[in-house]
Amino acid sequence: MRYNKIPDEAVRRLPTYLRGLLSLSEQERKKISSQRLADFLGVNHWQIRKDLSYFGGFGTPGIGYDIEKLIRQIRKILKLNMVRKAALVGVGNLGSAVLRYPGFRIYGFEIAAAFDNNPKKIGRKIGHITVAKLQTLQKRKIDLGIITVPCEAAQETFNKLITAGIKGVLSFSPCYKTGRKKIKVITIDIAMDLSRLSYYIPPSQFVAGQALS
Amino acid sequence: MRYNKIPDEAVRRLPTYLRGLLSLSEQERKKISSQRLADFLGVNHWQIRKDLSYFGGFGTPGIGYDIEKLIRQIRKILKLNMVRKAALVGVGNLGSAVLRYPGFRIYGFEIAAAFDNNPKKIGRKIGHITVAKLQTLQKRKIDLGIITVPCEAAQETFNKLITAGIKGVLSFSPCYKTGRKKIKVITIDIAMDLSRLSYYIPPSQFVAGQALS
DNA sequence: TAATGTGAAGCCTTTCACAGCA
DNA sequence: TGCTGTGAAAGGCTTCACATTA
Repeated sequence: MRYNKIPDEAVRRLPTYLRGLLSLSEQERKKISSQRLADFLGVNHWQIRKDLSYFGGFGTPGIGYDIEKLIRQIRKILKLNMVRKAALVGVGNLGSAVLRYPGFRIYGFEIAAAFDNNPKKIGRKIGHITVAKLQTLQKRKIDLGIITVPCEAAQETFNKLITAGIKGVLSFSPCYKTGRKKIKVITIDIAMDLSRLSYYIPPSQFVAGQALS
Repeated sequence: MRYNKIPDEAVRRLPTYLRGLLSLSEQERKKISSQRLADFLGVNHWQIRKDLSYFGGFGTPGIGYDIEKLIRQIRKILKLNMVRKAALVGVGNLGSAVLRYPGFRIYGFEIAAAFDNNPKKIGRKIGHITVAKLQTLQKRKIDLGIITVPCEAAQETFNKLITAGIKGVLSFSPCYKTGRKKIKVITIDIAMDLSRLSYYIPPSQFVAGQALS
């Protein structure tokens, strides 16, 4: 099992486990069973054990998992056992909000640079980061890119990031980009997720005259 | 097939198809084949046909799909064929950015109200929306909620939205919430997605002394 | 001819049940 | 006894090939 292909879905769930463990480690706990972690997170206990087993067993039968040790193991699997630097491109409303987002911290991310095309924004400080020109990215040793530019600028930004040696991109722009095969891209599309939500929720009332078609 | 269970994954892809079709409809096109739509979006043509077939066939063999008609069909499936109102709670950096986010428009969403606990923020205008107290939500006819409050406030906000009659929630707060079974919840967790990205990207260099464990 | 719609095959993921270990 | 790790079953999704239709 250990050497078989690892499901993407298992990888997707690891950060959730990590968050739960970090939260539990603050509560002066040492050991935890898959059952109790599962209850804490609202997932299934066998799912947790199965997911962890893809990467090798980290627990002790009859006892459970050592929280601190498991945190280290998951960090290592996710390659978060070192500071990982990311560059953000597009310092608009969303970009500024992401720059100030406190959630990256616990995973060991550092947004190390921010870029924008607008000359007015160059030099502005957001949090402790100074906005610079995208051209200066190449000199920095940064693996990950975060794209928060408008749709029209997405393809160009994407190309520039690839040229600058970025290996993976988290994009908030829903627009399709060619050249995706070269690097890993994860897209967050807020409007699309809201549309998906709409599917599952029958509208409470149908307002006459508001139908769009 | 038409009456079988519809995969969540197919629902997830519909908004993508809708976006592509909207984009193509601006280019004075009338018909399109699944092959060409697939190429445009960077997906497989049989996937598009299969997904659409779960909801009934909308195309014409030998011809393809009528773009305008298919747009209407998908809107109807996603229950976006009317104005859908959403309320946003938590007007911080992220909340403000989401309020100003232009992407909801094309899907027919309207962020109809914004709420915050902070008295200083009440009455402030963001875009054309005035921030109000969450207590006033109950009087409005709104189905969907968007949660952009900090982790600590997530559970309380969630409870209040359920009490106010909200049927579905898009949450940017990664924190676990009890009571999820009552309503549909979709979570966007930026840091978690970045962690997932990290897994797929070997760091370009290991900086000595920066390892966290 | 050109394209859709779909049964069936194949693949991946989740769930289950339990052997095995502390 | 209590809990992990995992083979096997069940379930769900994707891919394929092709019958069918305009």
